[in-house]
Amino acid sequence: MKQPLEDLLRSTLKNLAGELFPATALPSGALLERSRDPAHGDFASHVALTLAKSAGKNPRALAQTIVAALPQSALVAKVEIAGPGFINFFLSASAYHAELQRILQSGANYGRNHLGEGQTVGVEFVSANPTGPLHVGHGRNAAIGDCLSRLLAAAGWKVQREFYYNDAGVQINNLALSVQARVRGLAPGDSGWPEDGYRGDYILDVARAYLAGESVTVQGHSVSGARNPDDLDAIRAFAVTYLRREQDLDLQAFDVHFDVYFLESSLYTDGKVDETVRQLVAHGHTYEQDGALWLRSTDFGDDKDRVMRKSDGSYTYFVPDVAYHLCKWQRGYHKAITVLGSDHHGSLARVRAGLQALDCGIPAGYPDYMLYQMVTVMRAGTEVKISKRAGDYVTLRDLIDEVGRDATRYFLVARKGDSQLTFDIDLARSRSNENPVYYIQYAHARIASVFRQLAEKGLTWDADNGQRNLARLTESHEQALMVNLSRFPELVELAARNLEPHLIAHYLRELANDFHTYYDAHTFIVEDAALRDARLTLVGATRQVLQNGLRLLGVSAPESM
RNA sequence: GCGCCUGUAGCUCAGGUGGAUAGAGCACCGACCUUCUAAGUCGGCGGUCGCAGGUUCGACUCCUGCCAGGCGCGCCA
Repeated sequence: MKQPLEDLLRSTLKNLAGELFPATALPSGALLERSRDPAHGDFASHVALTLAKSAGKNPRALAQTIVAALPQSALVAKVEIAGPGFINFFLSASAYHAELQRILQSGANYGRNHLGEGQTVGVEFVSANPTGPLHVGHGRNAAIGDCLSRLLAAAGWKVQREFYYNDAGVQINNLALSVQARVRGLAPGDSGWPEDGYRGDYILDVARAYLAGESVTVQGHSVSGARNPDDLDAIRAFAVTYLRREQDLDLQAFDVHFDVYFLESSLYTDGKVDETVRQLVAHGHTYEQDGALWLRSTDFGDDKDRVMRKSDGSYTYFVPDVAYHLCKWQRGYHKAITVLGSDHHGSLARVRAGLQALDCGIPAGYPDYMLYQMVTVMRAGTEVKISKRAGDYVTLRDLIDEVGRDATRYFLVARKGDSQLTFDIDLARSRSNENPVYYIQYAHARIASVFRQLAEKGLTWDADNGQRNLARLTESHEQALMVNLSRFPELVELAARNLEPHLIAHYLRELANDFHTYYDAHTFIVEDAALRDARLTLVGATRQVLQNGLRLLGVSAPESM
């Protein structure tokens, strides 16, 4: 709804450019914004204020000229100039009626756009080390990554969800030693227990399964416990597979699924790490010092040079990271997004620097990152500590079991990534009006109930009749609802463009509020068939948008509660 | 010390790339179920947008400097 109006205004301004103001002064960004105050119409433009100086006219006079040049449009009922030079657009009732029709005709597709133009974007998220169950922080990552993927898909991208397993590093060795210690009957604190070993009880579970010769399968890959306490390689392979399966089950419970599982170890076996190092050396961006090989990453915006190959001959972690991102690029992900906890913020610059140093045409900002801050968990007013090695922490599975998948997803995605998140278990559990998830779902359930009541009364909704009688929707509640429904596509676009899934969560809260207000103020199933069908058309459109929005969050839209 | 992020109502948070009188929810006070689910609605209370400067027609938004908190600054990942 906004776009056609924006186009109208822009083309008008282009016609005026050159005479009134230099064409270069025309802002490339948005010309319109939603008015806050209904008295200011539906959309407002401050373009006259922006252009006043370069036009050498006062803003109100400039606004006059612009308004006079605007062509007639069925969308617009009235245009006013207000305040210092705002141009306020009042949309026609028929514009909103057409939008309701669009919602019902588009159905699940309403709100989609073509920003991505069908190009591929790789969204990497979770990427937890297979060294233990997923905790709440991974949950935030999973909720953001999945919601982002849904948003980008809605914005016309071809999305590949990808999980990167760090299955080749020091932590994995630590895991293997911890399991081996448990296999030998040691407990944390005993002499012989590995330093910095993983202390959680789940390590004992892995050890027992290994000794019992259990067979575990994940993503088509099977390993059986070899029972031999001395075979560290066998223990490592078993432990990794076992814990990958555990994580996989957690993610399934969260309704998060991936298209690609990428193993760090494959970068070594396929020679991609060596190849990456060769290229970096060949392009002259490396040097040897103190027995180590360094990348001159300061040439590419990093704040210090980084060791690539340690003096013991092994690579530092960021080398496979660079190889991995090169691989993403080569696989055709010309846009890539990594969802990452901001505690890893420091690694961005060196990965990007490494990619630039390859001189292979990867653009400077590659890849994009969506960073999020830490999660703390509160229960009964006190903080629950999250420490994997101490073994005392809230797993994602615990949360899902305790508060439900819908509430968990909503709470983890409803906050801006920039700010720290406190997950209040008691609030998320509560089935009360404090809980926004239920508030939104309740709106949907109420609508479903309305249509059930309709059937029970032996009536049906004549959508065509409703469409013909939308002029009957004159109540302020109906106006407000129509306005907010029409905002949905703008929100999807904005959230996808800025990688801000929380906008959808907040929008749905507002939309649900508009509906509940309307529901309490007016009866939908009335005698007058024309009015009844018109109201049901509005309510049906609301149901559709609630469904579409909840789907973007991966939260269910129940028929009854 | 340096880098990134945060600071908005008592609490939890929004605030579409500088716009008109700063918004929700919870909490608190007071109303509303013979009516499509009260998991709801309506009203009231509540603010020097961390502080101080600057940029301009105009700043919660941009710049600088402080204050407070979080994260990061390894030949760890």
